[in-house]
Amino acid sequence: MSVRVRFAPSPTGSLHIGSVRTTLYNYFMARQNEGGTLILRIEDTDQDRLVPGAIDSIYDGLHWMGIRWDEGPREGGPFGPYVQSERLPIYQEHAARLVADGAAYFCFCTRERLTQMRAAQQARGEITRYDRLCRSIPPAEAAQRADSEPHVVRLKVPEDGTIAIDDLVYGHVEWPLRSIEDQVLLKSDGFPTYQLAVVIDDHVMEISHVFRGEEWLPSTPKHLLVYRAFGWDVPPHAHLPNVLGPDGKKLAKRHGATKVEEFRKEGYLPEAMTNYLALIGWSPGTEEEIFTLDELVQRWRIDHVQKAGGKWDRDRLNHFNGLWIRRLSDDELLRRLDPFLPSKWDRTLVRRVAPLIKERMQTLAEAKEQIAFLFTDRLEHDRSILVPKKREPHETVTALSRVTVALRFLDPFTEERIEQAIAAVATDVGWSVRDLTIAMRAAITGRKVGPPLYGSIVLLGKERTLERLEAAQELIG
RNA sequence: GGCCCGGUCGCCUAGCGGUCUAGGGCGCUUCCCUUUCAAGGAAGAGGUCAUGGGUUCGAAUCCCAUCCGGGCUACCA
Repeated sequence: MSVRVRFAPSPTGSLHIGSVRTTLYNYFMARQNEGGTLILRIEDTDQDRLVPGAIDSIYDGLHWMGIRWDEGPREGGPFGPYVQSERLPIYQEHAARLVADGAAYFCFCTRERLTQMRAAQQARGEITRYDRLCRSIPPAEAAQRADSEPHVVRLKVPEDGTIAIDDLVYGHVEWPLRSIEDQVLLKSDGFPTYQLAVVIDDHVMEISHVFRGEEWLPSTPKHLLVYRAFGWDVPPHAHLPNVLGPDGKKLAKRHGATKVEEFRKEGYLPEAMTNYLALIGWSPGTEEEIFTLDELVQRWRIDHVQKAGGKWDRDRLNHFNGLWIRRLSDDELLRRLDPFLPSKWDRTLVRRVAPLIKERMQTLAEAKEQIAFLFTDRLEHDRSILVPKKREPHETVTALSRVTVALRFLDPFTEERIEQAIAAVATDVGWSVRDLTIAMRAAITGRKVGPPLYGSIVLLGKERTLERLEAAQELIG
């Protein structure tokens, strides 16, 4: 049997990092198996929580990551439609079949009664769960009332016994049936609940493996019961440990950025996101940890997936991002940098500085301020950094003026010659090269740190370099 | 409260009964390189493997209990 896996987000917001990680694992599974198929299914059965644009966000984010799938709302496929709200008749027919078989029943309890019931149960210190009132209504009577009264369909859960699954990552997990209530399968608005829809869709779409977040493990017995009610085989399940915030709780908005879109805008590379994310909850079992998407497809194995949740670590992400930036070719770096730089900046010049800052960035967004001095005619000097520590203003002016003179008649104006000139001036005025370059950097770039000085001077050009050195002298003096 | 899951350096993790005096990476510290900052190289601090009992010749690895953390407990997904 061929591998068919799916990722099934709810369009309730923009693409979350956690669901990307789940998607990644499904992607690995699909691609590492000959003829494997990856399916996108939109689970929009809760009409109240729909967020416009969410589907676009899913497509944009995943495509940016380099993830492609085979069947989905926009790609089509033999098992469509792939949006649950367009599959209502399928769920309704199946629910009706369960009622006809006596595996499920109509429930007419109002929300008011349900809340009262729960309050009463709570007051008595009991477990809050549906009291199965409507379960005893004779089927014929129930069917008749269903024609005119608002109702839901509930599953008849056996009173006793246990139900279990052998999860691919958590192993054997077992639940007592009395801890499970007669769950709602079909809501009064005719929409299925998640519990009904997943099971039907996974079966009907011939999903071979269910990989989903750990938070679904507790509701797995409910799904198992639905499979059983239909008489269907249960495909292998794997629950994936969650991505956690620093406090150990599921990663959420209050922990900072959680959406793919945000990381993209902050200048993270999809390569880094993929590499880093794949390593939360999985490891190759060796000491390697730098992987491309394709390498991950080759290496990833479900049996190396961790049980415990993993915390999101920005420092580690930054490390991977810097690493992947350094691996970019100069041309590619230029291409990635483009959206982060003002369009009026001369790309030829950008192309020449980019290599100088390649190993000085953890995110693409950091490039701009590091090279901004090259793209302005009027530099804002920071007076406080112009004079190196332990040096006097007057001697700094002297040093800078000597450098100015030395550079003015330098020809050719190359890095090598500049270096020689600076070394000579340093010896001359009795300064270390270090101090001299500190003063020069402040004078020329207006900053304390930046790309290598000599290269920067060449790129800036003799004229602008001299202007800035002179301006700095005036400012100090 | 009930049900379920988890627990190896601050963080991501290796480890599947002996090779563990617990390995790697991030972060941190120090040094080297050096025109700043990085990058790179080297070294180091950091773990009584949550705790307590077993089982075993031998346990981070198996079992039990406890503690702590998390998830679920909706006509949400």
